[in-house]
Amino acid sequence: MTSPSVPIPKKPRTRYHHGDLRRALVSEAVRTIREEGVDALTLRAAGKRLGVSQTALYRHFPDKAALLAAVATEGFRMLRVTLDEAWSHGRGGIKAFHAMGVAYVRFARLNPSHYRVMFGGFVDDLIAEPELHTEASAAFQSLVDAIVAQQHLRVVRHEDPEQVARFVWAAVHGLAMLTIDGRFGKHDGPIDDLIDYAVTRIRTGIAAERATTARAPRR
Amino acid sequence: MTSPSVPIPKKPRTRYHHGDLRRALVSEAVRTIREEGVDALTLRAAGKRLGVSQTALYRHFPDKAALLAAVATEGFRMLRVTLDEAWSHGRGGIKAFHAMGVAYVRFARLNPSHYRVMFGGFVDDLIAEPELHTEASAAFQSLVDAIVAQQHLRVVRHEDPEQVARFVWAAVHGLAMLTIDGRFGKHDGPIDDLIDYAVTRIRTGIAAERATTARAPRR
DNA sequence: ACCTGAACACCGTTCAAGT
DNA sequence: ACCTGAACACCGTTCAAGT
Repeated sequence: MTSPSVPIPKKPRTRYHHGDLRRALVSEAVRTIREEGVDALTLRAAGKRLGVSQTALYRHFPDKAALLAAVATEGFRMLRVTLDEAWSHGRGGIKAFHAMGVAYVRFARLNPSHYRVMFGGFVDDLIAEPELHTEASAAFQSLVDAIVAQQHLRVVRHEDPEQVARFVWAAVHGLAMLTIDGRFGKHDGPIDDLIDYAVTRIRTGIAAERATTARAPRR
Repeated sequence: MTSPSVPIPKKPRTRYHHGDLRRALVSEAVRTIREEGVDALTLRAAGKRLGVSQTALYRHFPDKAALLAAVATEGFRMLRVTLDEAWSHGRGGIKAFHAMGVAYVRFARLNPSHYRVMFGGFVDDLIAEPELHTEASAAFQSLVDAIVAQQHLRVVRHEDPEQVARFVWAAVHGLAMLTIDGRFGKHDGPIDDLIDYAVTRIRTGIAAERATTARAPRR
């Protein structure tokens, strides 16, 4: 993301305070959102913490929303990597798909700051952030690919894989959001049980009609 | 909500400007959020629009978050009514349950301002807002009741109805959020088709194992 | 009981100016 | 090419004071 667009300065020479203020700003934003919430992120505090002026951000981003978009872009790339690892680790079988669903929700739980920025409505102008759109599409494509593979194994319904993926995405996304928003209380039982149960219900919902148990299909 | 807690003044006498500034503030907040977004809601603008001072709100709410909590409370009551209507209109059958799911997402699409305040993370202190918690629980209970009824009809899996409800809620919530956030583009096909498809997949996911077609179950 | 108006401590953003 | 510092136009909230 940064390597093709931001040329490395030949000699940093420690001018002012930073060699890569852009990256430092994104890191600082993530740290602040994680520790103090997204409302606590102010350009003034971020600048002061990095030993830089309150307006230094404007040399690297058009505005504050662009900084949040960079956080979201990073989040989608992390999410894609997480999903791909879960999928390949299980060698693409049914258990791998289940692990992929669980991994999605776990990602949101481990990185609620990223996830909230990714889906919290802070970035409304997706057209103005092509990198964000690209990374988000790539993460979605990982899900579509997994579904196509499952269809070839005859364990998932033979319907438009993108439509199937939209349903699965909506279901795990809702689960992730409600979880990190604290909508499930302790009296609702262990959250891990709920996540495992929900992913199982999702798989049942998209399972091929006569392939509940692994069996050689006719034809 | 207001009738038991706010006694009607015996004679309004048009003191200052309003007889029910509290209700007017909630209405104005909903209007602003709907027309200009939640960020555009400022106490100063709301006061000016109602012909009242910028600090008049503090006679009726502890702070701005409490005003948003009131909007969310109203939203959950509207949602519950919507779900109950969809359920009773179909006389509690399988089609009624499907209609309930579709009605949930339609509510979010028709009232995105309410829905975003209900789930957008603006109200984090749920304990401090007992009315909000009560209304949210009531809406969830409508879903649980419908699932219990479906279990009695032997068309839904005989598992903890609250756990089943949490899954269904997560799925329709995710679908609603992604829809009102504009995550589904035009090239993804008609949004109504996606919603109908997703609700169908949810029903398949929670369907009783051997009751895909209506048939008298063996004892 | 309900509302005002000034004041306080913040914001994001702009812009002329510095190195 | 990158950063500063003052300034502008806003915020939510507090509080003494008004009716």
